[in-house]
This record gives sequence, C-alpha cells and structure tokens, in this order.
Amino acid sequence: MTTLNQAVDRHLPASTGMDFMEQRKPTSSTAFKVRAGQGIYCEGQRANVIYQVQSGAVRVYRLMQNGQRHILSFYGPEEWFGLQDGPFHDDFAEAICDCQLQPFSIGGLPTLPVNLLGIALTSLAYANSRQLMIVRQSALERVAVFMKEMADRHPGVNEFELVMSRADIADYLGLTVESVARSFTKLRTSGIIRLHGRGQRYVRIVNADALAALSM
Amino acid sequence: MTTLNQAVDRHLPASTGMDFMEQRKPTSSTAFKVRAGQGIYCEGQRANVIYQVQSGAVRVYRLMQNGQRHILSFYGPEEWFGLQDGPFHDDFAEAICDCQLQPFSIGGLPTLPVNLLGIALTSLAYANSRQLMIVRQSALERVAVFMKEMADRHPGVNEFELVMSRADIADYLGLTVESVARSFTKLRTSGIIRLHGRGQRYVRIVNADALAALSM
DNA sequence: CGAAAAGTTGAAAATGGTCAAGTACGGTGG
DNA sequence: CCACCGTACTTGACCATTTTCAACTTTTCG
Repeated sequence: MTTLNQAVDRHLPASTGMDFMEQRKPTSSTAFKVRAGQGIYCEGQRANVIYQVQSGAVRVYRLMQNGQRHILSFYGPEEWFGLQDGPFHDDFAEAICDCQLQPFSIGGLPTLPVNLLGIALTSLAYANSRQLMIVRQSALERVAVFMKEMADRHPGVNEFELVMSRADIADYLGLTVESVARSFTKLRTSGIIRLHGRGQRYVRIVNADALAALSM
Repeated sequence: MTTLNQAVDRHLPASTGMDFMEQRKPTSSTAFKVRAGQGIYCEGQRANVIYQVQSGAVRVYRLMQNGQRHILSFYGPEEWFGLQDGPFHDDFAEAICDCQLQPFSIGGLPTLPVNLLGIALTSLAYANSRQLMIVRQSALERVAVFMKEMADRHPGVNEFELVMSRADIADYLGLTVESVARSFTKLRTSGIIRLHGRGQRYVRIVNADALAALSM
C-alpha cells in the first residue's frame, strides 16, 4: 500500500510517524484512548472491527492517486465508523483530538450488540446527501452547511470550538484552504458568525436563521 | 411531497404523467416489466421493496429544493436498487429504457433470499468513490470515468450504445449538458473515442489505454 | 525570542456555467 | 415522398466562480 507513506508524509506531524495502531484482539471489547493526530486504521488494513466514538472526534479520509486527501466524514460521540465493504479498509481513520473509542469485532459472531445494516444505511444516506451538497452548492453554501453541521452538534449553545483545521475543512468540502478562509470571512463580515480564540477556531453563531437559509 | 410534481414536470415526457407504479404486494415476488421513461418509485413512497434489474437500465436520482436533478446512480442487469435508510424513499427511480425488474419485499421476513448488508455496503463504497470522483476530477476526467464505467459494462466489445441522454450524463456527473458535449468532443478529437448513430449515442472505444489514463 | 505552522488576503489564471445560435435526426402530416 | 417541427446535441462567446501563486499576519511551541 504505497499510499500510506504519502498519507503520513503529507498529513501527519513528522514526529507522529507511522503509528497506526496494531490490530486489536477481536474479542476484547474494551474501550481505549487515542491521542490527537494518531492513526486508528489505515488503507489496506484488515477491516474486522468497527468503532464507536465515546469522546473526541475522528476524521475518515481516502487518498487519491495524486496524493490529494478527501475527508469522507467527521465522527463525534455516539457515532460509528470503520464498517467496510470488503475485507480490507480502503480509507484511513485518525483522531482529530484525544479520543475514547469503543471497538466491536464483526468477525464471525452471529449476533452483534449493534445493527450493522442500520449503520451501513445511515452512512449510505449521509454519503448520498453529501454528494448532492458538494457537487451542487457553491463554496459559501458548503461552508455554511459545514458550520450548521457543527452547530447542530452543540445543541443549546451558540458558541463552540472547531476541533479541525481549515485544511481539514477544505478537504472535507472539496475546496482549498483559501476558499474556506474567504467563505469564513464572508460569513463573518455579513454578521452571521463571529470568530475568535486560538487560530480563529472558536465560532459564535450570531444569525442562525441566515446560516440555515444559506445551507439549504 | 411537492417535489414529485416538479420531477414529473421537468423530466418526464408530458404524455407519461404521474405514472409511478402503485405498490406491489410484498409477497408476490414475480418479475415485471417497466416501459422506457416510466417511474418505478418516487420520493415519499414507502420503501419496503428492493429491486434487481434483470434487463434494461434504471436511473435513481434526488431532486434539490431548486428543482435541480442529481442522478445518484445508473443500474444495469444484476444490480440492486431501492434499499433505503428510513421507511420512505428519499429519491426517485425510473426506467431509462424498457426494463425487466425483480422485486423483493424486505418487510418483516426474518430471512431474505438476498444479503441486504452486502448490498448496502456495496452501495456505500460506490457512493464514497463517486464522491471523490465528482468533487476532485475535472469535467473531462469525469466524462472519461463515466465512459469507462459504461465500457466496463460491455466486456469483450469495444462498441456500445449509451442508453442515457447527455442530460442524464450531465446530472450524473454534476456538469451541464454543454460541458458534457465539449468533453465528448475532446475525447473524439483526441482519438480516444468515436461517436455515431442516433443522437451520437453509439460509442466506439478507440484508445482504451488513454481513456483509462484519463479516468484514474 | 525565533521558527514553523495556521490562517488570511490580493491579483492573475483556469475552469466550467450561461446564453445564444446552429446542426442533425426522427416522427408527423400533407 | 417530402416538408415541417420538436428534441437532442454541439459549438462559440462571454461571464462567474474557484484555484493558484504569492505575500503577509497571527498563533503556537521549542
């Protein structure tokens, strides 16, 4: 799997290196911690375990031949990831920040404590919706959709921290970091959001209605 | 479901009208025919039946708020469609040409003659691959990918008919008909394909290697 | 404090969309 | 059989959006 090295070279801190976790024992279903930036699984690894996020956030991405990274999804608490079509992963999963994960072996057991079909269908519906959004919406609209997704993960509060970098957001929305920054600026100067804090990663939703209107 | 009327207005021949099929009886698993252009199911309909194409071709699409149509997938012989996350369809299925379809009820039965999880995971993997392709590739590359997909459905021959219109292809690739036509022209003038027949829908792959190189 | 990383901004270039015109084809009716 | 019409497809010119490239600011971290 030559793409693994590209992935590490391009996207992981040099110090992190190839620290993708070795395979967990299928029958040991104890939760475990992953540090920020650490790999959870990588392309080509055997896919006989799925994960539920207990705390933290995870990015799942694929690498294209030219080395470009495309983030398929971010996962937060309660959400499942790692379910695969074939016996091997065709994507990468990494912790965005410190995470607690619950693994579930899907090898052979006739009855699982989770509904795999439900997870697969939820993922499928999400992937199809995302396809529409990414292909048909403008840069500003995509960023608005992203912002609304993030806001919806923090119900009851109108201010939160983005755990991911602008580069992550760009690779998630199919844009460049520059376009993401420009869209952030537009949202800010039009009074829809306010940005502050470390690396402008703290967001306050000022005009939720205008945001919703943009992200439709 | 107001979008149904939009769909019919925009995309079906006027004579066809609202001819989406009434629900089949779950237990009757007899194959049936659908005429070209006819609807198979529509958004909002109950989703308790999945279909396997026996002959012909089907398009499955969603409609956006603004009325734009996005084709999620084309389905040919042997392929399954109609499996849904919730109890209701969020998309439309129509016959592109005359079709023979095999329905399978998925209501309640503990054991089905088909592997739903497998179908869901295959669809998911396909949707994710398509996301990368559509978001990251240029117009020409997308058309090349499409052409290769179509060519791969006709193994052993290097000439075949496109059953779908340029508009279908555009809505599938996230382009306009004009961009599709221009990309077809580029492929033709660079000696990769040749076009002829009714509405330039017959394709001969002249340089399969060049096509594969473009579509990677 | 200084270097590296992350984020923002501006100007030029490329890509695809829009609008408009023109061509080819198939079906209908005289 | 041919003229006509509508649809599908193609092509050209122009325009809008996003990318690219470059510079600059801010933040983070040793």
